Amino acid sequence: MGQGRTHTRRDELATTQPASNDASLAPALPREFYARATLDVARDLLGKTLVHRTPQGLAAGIIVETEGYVAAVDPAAHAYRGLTPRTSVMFGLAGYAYVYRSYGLHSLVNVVTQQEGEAAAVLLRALQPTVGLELMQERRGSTMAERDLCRGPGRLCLALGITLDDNGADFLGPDLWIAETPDFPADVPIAATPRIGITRATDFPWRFVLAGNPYVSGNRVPLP
DNA sequence: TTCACGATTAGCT
DNA sequence: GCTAATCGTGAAG
Repeated sequence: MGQGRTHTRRDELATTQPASNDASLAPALPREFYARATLDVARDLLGKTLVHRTPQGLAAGIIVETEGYVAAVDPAAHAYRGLTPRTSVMFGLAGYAYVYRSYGLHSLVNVVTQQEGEAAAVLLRALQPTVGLELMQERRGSTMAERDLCRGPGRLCLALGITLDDNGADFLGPDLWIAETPDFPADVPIAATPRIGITRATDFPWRFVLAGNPYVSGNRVPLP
């Protein structure tokens, strides 16, 4: 591996510069953005743009729904019972991707937060598609309504082409990153609600949504 | 090695 | 509204 290829200044730039390869897209958020309290990151990610580049092309959308998971105090977090091979990424450096399979079918993507050794992450649950609509339709099926392309954590991964292979990928690029959304209004109201689809710690209001946004999932009826 | 189950979705009733 | 689909993970043996 790595044979026959000379290390160049261009390579250095590729690894040290924020990913911003498209003129229309802002650079990746810095790692410090993620190395903070998980719930702050979960809130602040709303309205940012998630981008994934694959050989098929570029796809992106505005994050409209997130959930926080903090293993130290959160029985619903995968890493609550300690370090395992699966959850090792959650214990690592902030800004990396924790991708896992749910119900044997779906891939779900998280951004690792806080300091190394503190297992915590933010689950990305829904996007408002903005770039690569055709590619998403290709991946999701041409009959899929635009509103449903990324409405749900498994759907979001399908539409953007995020798979288990992306577990451990860096959200600082070059192929996966989160950036500011140009001209995104600063005064959009945010709502906090209980998390969805979990059986423990169901009363933690650690799910955050852009209030009233039609691309938010959460149609599921809360447990009585 | 075996087994129960889940941070879900799609398709049917 | 209800449930089948489907498999990696982790705990138990």
